[in-house]
Amino acid sequence: MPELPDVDVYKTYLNACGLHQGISDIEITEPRILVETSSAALKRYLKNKQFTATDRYGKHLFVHTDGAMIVHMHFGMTGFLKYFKNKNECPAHTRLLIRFVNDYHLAFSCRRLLGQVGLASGVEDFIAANDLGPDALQISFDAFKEVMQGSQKAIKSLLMDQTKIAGLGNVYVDEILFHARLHPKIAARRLSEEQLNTLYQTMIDVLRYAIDKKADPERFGASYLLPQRHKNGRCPRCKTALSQIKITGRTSYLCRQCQKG
DNA sequence: AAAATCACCTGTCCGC
DNA sequence: TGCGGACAGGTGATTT
Repeated sequence: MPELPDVDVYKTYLNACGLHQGISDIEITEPRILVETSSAALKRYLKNKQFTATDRYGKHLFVHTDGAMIVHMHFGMTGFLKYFKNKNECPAHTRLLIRFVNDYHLAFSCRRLLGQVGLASGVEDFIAANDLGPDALQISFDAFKEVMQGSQKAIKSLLMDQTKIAGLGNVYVDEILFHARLHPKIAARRLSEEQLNTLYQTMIDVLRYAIDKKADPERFGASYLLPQRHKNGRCPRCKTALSQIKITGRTSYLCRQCQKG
């Protein structure tokens, strides 16, 4: 799940439950999720510290502490956070478990081991080191336009390129292109000024809507594509059976009536 | 320069 | 019913 809206929901969740309380213990059950740190170093650093604030940038979550470093989290395709008291509530595939002084726990669960947790010196440093483009909810129209006009790539591939715009993934790009009525394979550079305007505004509207709905497809209205992302799915607008095509190896859902090439 | 392919992982679902 | 393969809302490296 974890694209920009999902990670934003995790951020709100962590803000509500995990800040300003002492960390008493850290259990790392799967060290393969660690990046730029080790089990021993992460434990040593976090023990007796507190989380103080969070930042989201693209699909990345940064958790500030009352020390010099920040914790970086990336959720891969299956990662999420859960805060709970009793160990029997601990989610499956918990890879890292933080215990607070109030005896509650925060689990980082990630079924496929594609998520990452690490220590970083600062958000800006991390963004630079990983060559992330502007956040999809922060980018200006002018910068967006420049990105789109500077590439021959198919718009879907370009919108998913985290070094150009950070935060969009397979599902939300499909959603955005559906509402903008654009075929995912159109070369980015061929979009008109009007199409760029529509695409930009649609991107922001869809992301905000998704965050408002807690990134939960079951809360999405009937005009959204996401709940139709399955075999037999139909276009919310014209009811045509949705098409599935592969773009950059990812399954893309679109309506061939509404999204013309 | 852009697209395709593979690799990293594991759980689920689909089709013989 | 059972089993193998395809596939899954991500990303990076390598090849075409």
